[in-house]
Amino acid sequence: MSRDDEQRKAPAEEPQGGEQLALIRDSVRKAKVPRAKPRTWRGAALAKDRPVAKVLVDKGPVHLDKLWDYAVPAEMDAEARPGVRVRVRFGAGTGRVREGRREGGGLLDGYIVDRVAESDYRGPLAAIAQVVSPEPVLGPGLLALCRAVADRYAGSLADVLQLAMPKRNVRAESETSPPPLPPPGPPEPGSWARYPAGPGFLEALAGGGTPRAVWTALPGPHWPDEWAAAVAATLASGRGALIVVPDGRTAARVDAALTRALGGAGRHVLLTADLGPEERYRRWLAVSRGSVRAVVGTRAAMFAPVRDLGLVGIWDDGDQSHSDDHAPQPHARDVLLLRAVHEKTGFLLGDLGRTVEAAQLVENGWARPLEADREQVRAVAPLIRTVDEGEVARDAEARAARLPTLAWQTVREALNRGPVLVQVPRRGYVPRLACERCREPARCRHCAGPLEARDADRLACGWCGRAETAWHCAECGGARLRASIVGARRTAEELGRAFPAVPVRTSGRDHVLDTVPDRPSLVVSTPGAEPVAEGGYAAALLLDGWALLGRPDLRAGEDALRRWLEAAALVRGQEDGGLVVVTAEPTQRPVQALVRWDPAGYAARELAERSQLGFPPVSRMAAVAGPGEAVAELIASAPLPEGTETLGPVPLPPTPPGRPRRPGDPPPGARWERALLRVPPGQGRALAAAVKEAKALRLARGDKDPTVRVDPLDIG
DNA sequence: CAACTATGTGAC
DNA sequence: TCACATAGTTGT
Repeated sequence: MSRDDEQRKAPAEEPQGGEQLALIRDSVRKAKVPRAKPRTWRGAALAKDRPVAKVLVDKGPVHLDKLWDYAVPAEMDAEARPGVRVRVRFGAGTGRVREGRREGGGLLDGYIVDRVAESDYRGPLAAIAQVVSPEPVLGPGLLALCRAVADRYAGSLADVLQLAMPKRNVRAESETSPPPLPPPGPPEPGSWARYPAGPGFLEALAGGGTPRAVWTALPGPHWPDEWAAAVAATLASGRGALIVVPDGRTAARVDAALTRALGGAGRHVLLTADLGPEERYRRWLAVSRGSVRAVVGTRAAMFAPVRDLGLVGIWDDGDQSHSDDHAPQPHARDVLLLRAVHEKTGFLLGDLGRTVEAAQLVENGWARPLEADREQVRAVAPLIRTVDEGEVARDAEARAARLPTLAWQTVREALNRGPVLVQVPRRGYVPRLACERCREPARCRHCAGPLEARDADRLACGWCGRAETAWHCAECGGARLRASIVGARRTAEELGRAFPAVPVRTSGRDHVLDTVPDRPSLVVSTPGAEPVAEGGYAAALLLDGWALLGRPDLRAGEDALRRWLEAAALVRGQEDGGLVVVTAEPTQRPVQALVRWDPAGYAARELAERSQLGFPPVSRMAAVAGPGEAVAELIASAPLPEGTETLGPVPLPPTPPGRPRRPGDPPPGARWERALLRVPPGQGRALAAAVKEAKALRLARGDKDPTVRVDPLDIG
């Protein structure tokens, strides 16, 4: 078959008009085209006005992080507006047809970013194959945000778009969104009046200002309503608001508060993953179209294209779920920080505690602390008591329930007044079992991974999964491990026997209870799954504090305090008899911070210490993981900023079986190493840029490894 | 020096 | 990613 024959066949095989492009690719080769105006296909009519579309190709190799010019056929002129989804042919041999089949150069998804009159590209332009839908989903603001996130995290724009853009759904898109409601009036300060700067913050928002605050929320049930008031104030100024919370349960609580505050459901939407793709897209479109101006949602909502944003907010920024599992693993706090700066909005970071990152925002003056007076705190916080973890109860009943005397007495007394919360760390939450005698961590004899308690008395390696039946300490020869954690279920059983007259409920990973009634009951929960008690818990026990504090993680202390505060905040104030008993070493700083209910002080000290030691977030880091050679090459080729330190590389443990692989985890069977790059304060952007450049260079050669993680969380 | 494989580059 | 060009390598 001659080439001419092949070409003649092409249009018949491909119904899409755009395929005529195949005709010119062979006849007009790039090399033969002298410098000239952009040319396109032969004969076919192009859009009269601005016939060149700048297209962002969404999938495919990452170094395609640039815009490509495509011709806009006349018949697509009206629909091919900036922001719409398109399909384009891409790749060498585009559109060439042999034996009736297209060869190479598949159809790729993309977005039109802009329409221009001329192209810089000297060759013939291919035409847009198809406008997928006329809905402009990727506006300039969202695109700029995605770019900023990609840069900040040394990731590709395509990866970020994957996180930011919802999947298209035809039915949702074909519907019209309801017309926007007029802005509400400014809200009353309500419980914000408990914070000296609270009413002023609301007024600033309502008046069109952009206040920035780190808010240490008072314990108790009011914070969802306080979020709602902040949103209402922003709406009152004619602007939009976006609040990101860690999980669907919290989102539902804030959503309910918004419905109360805004007098109905028409002014805001809840955006969470469990809505399902269709409903999610429907709501996302309502936001994108400007029909709704206020959003509360989980992580992915951080990209929601709220029109004329006036406030971004995040609740509980220390929660791990704010950090995305997908490359480049952006953290909601930082994405919202970028939005606050780029879109010139107000910013509110709310938390019962305070992360070191939040403390840094306060310390460098970017945000103001929004806190209640000590007096106010004392009034609403429960009384906190510590009991030594080593204490063995004297009475037999307490011993049977494995409770220290004070804990036992507290439960018995409080059960007369209402529900009692018992927080038990998740089993397997402690990666580090240790020798009872010398505290040396118990390690696997095969791979040196940490041993974990699988059952009451079965041990297994957390890395390779091999069972250990006869452990003894490599240091001192001891054969006993420090008490392992008793899981929530077993604790519930034991407490049920000890208090037979009282119902015992559990809330944990699989069964998370939302609320419990205001009646005497025992509620055993793992951290983060605590149900809300309608009238507040009469008391709480925070058991096995050593387990939370003993994790081999830079954030162990901060995280333990966070989880304790979260549980303790559900307990009635001490004026109403609320009491919390925590079993932990009372000299430890997080424990003292809990007793004094002073998360801000704790975070400030922690920040100072990390600053001194050159730890994040003051110094910034990037983790580079991959095969040893690849790691070394990437680091060598990166134009790293002055003062960069390379820590490691060290061998990376295999991905624990059972856990889904995340970026940065070695593939099964592979031996990977990880190096940490550390830069002095102020060099974070330069570090990300350098690593991104080196990565792009390797990627152009087809090397996928290594993976890069900016601001790694899991540095021991 | 043809036939084959490794390496590199451009894609609109 | 993937086709294609080109440089480099082998074999007779």
